[in-house]
Amino acid sequence: MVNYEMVFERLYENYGPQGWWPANSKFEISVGAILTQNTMWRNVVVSIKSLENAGLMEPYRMYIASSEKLARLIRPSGFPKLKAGRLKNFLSFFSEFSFDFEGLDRFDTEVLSELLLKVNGIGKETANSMLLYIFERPVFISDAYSRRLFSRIGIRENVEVEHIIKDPKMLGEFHALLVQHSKVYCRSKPICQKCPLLSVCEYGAKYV
DNA sequence: GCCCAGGTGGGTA
DNA sequence: TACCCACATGGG
Repeated sequence: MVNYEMVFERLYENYGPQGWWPANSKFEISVGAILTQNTMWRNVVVSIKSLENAGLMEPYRMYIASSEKLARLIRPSGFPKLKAGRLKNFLSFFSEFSFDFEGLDRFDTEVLSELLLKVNGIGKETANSMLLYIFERPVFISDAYSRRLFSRIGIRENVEVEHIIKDPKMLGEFHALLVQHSKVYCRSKPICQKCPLLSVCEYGAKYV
């Protein structure tokens, strides 16, 4: 029977530690989490550099910057007007906590999650990314990749991943590994003999 | 030219 | 609840 731990181990052995989330600060993680919505990370990096160069990778500076200016700077990562608005929404929320992540850290995970989800433009995946990579809370980031992969390799048990893998460090690696693996294998490709998950497939999945 | 990317929110049935 | 769609740019 395939389980989450087996998948984690196989991926970790194959790809090694991923070192997510790549960022120079907690604030940069939150910005990246919003910018990467439905967007390739490569393009997000360009936007982040632009913000950095413009001196806006700092909460208050970004808070007082115009939406037009933000949109121009983040253009490479797509949906510029939309995401400029979302960044502003987040900053407006963040300002209520004096732009202080420590202040937010006193809330328990459930409450913090609800607070984040109230921000327009922060949905479940973005909120979970922040909870896991900024606040180091034990949450699993479910996304299109993980859902597809788990269903393909036959994990159907209705148990939350974080009930099995409880260490935020490992949950962070797990999500990163799933994304990494998907970049390599999760396309409509014919079966690949080198797929590290081949041996844990429960049934004859053609690819994972 | 076509499809997809580390989603989200709003609308309709 | 379950789909549909807009949002936009860049790369394969």
